[in-house]
Amino acid sequence: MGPRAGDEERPTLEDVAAFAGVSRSTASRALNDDAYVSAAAREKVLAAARDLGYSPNQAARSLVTRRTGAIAVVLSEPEARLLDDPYRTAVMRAGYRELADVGRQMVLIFSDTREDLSKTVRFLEGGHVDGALVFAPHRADPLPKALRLLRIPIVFGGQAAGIRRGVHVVDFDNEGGARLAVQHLVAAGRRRIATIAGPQDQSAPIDRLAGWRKTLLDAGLDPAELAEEADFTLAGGANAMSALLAKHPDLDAVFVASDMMAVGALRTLDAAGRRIPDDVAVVSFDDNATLAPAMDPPLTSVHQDPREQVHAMVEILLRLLDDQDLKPRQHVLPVSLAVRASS
Amino acid sequence: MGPRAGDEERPTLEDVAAFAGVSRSTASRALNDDAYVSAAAREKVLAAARDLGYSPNQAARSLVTRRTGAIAVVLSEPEARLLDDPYRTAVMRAGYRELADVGRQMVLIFSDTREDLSKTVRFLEGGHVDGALVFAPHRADPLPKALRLLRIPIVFGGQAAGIRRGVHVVDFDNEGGARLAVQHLVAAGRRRIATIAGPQDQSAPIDRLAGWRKTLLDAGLDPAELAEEADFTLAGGANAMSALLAKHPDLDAVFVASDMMAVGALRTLDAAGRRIPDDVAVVSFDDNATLAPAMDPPLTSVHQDPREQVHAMVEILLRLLDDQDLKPRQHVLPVSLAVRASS
DNA sequence: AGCCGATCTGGGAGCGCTCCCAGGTGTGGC
DNA sequence: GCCACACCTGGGAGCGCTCCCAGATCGGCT
Repeated sequence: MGPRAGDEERPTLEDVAAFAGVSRSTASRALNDDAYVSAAAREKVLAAARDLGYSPNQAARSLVTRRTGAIAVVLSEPEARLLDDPYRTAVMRAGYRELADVGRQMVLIFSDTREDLSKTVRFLEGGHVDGALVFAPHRADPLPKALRLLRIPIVFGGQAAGIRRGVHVVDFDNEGGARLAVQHLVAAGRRRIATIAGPQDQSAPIDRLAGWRKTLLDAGLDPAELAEEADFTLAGGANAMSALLAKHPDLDAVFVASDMMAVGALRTLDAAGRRIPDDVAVVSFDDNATLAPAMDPPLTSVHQDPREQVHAMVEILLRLLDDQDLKPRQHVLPVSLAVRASS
Repeated sequence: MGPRAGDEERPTLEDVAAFAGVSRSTASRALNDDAYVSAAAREKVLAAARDLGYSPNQAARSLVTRRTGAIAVVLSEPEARLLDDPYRTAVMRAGYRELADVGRQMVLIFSDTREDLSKTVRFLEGGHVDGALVFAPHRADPLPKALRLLRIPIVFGGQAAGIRRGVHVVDFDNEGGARLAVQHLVAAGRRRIATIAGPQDQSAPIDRLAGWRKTLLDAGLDPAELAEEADFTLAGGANAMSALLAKHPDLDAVFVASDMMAVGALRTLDAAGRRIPDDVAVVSFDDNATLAPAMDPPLTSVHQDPREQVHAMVEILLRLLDDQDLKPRQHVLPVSLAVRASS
């Protein structure tokens, strides 16, 4: 009683077992690499599965195992900001690769608005995924605290807003990166080193600003008044650069807290007739693969590898998955400086 | 893989029903907005669900409904290429939004290598998703033909390699876009209009090249020798521009088949001392929100909205989901020209 | 009154899988 | 010869949900 041609029914485990002449249990064991299956039975089952084009029903499987094999990657950021932030894009791609490499499926979640918050929480509660990697950079974001109460394992990328301890965090050394950038400028003989800082409602930009300030002081230079805050956008960077030039026409270098803002700064400097790097050296942060080398001149930038960050996060999450009691800690990843023509 | 240790029991539908003092069936009906539930019962059930923090087990639900609520977005392209292609990024984000708006979850699939092909097919077969949106631009890509045999509904974004009819396709008017670009240049008085074409193993770049050629002929201009092929990358665009300048130092405009290649062309033109747009006008294709306005000068570009494309694809897929016999056809979306300072 | 259809309810079956347990077979040790 | 102990197998139970069906209730008609 072979399946009729054009039969729409997908074969089930029972079909495979019958075809192979064994029981459902044995077929299951063979397909799942369990112990205690004879080589003969295993081979018959695998052949049957191949012949019938069998693929297990995931819903049925995860109904009983209570595991889905999927991991959520949550990006909590206004949509408009996301559109302007190539770093997040890189995180998404890295997440996909890293999870695929360990046989997991990535499920992407954008959580912008307040109403998304409850949707996100419900989704993560709903048993769709086994765990989550969460990026929620904004200090006022209520998401991290809400997620903390959930039963599923979570690893944060960057500081978790409003939470000091008790969570797993993988962050970059933002302050150290800023230090690298400024030291590079100092070593090149620059003395009037300004900065365009990122939004001070996020810890990464805060740390970068702090690194800039401390390094200047260590070098015996005066940071006073040489900082301008912007919003990580191109236009914001351009405006901040105008403001800096107006206040300090004699500046000879600028450390910009993101590649995108650096593009805006470049535009302003060019319009003001400043040559780069001759008159003003520019160093930025992110080292985005698409943007930084594409500029004119190519940007010197603090390199942080999203793949590396996500890799570490996945590793921790997997350990968490079979050992709930893993002691939470903060991991800080090192950054480096990619030197190009802008400095 | 049993339940994790220390896992608190999640409430089931049965719990909610008991708490509300009704049967499991009635609770199910109330939560699913079925007809034939009294207002009183419905309210008791909803209150109980809220109080207990109930969220339905998706695995159990889709085991019986044979629907997962998830839609795959498949991007078939080498990883390295993806990294350089901001348009794909925009597609991903648009896919998420459009699917979320209709209550579906996006599951992202990258299908680069040959081994990914069978993994992708197996995944789509595995009942993880209800349907798929597929982007497979390369003519030699075996994926579309393989997917065609599957039982799940599929809509292609752009031409499906090697398939002429019988599939659902949403494409942009690539030839018309090229026509817009070249007409714009002709109207501005340009007479030596070159082009940097994209890879001629994909139909979109082929159509763009054809549009350029036809429009020149229509305007009584000679396209001969004024075309150079490149690979959609920045470096490729820069090299192609060098080649064009070498062969035709007198060219006064160039139509570039992507924003990224246009960035490279800009770089080359600048190095060669050509002023833009005074000496050479530049028009590109894609109008990427991150890239095109960020250039110096900002790029005039043929605008194609990924969101619009994905929106149309989702609409078709949803109709396909409850009407398998929807007649396949090719939808062509119009494009427009975003005029900026480079032309 | 009586009846019929519309409205509402609860229980049973079953989706396809994994796990547990009872039982069967073979091998070696006393 | 018998027991102990591996190895291997099949059937039953049940995960949490939706759907079907039978039955109960309540009008509004004739």
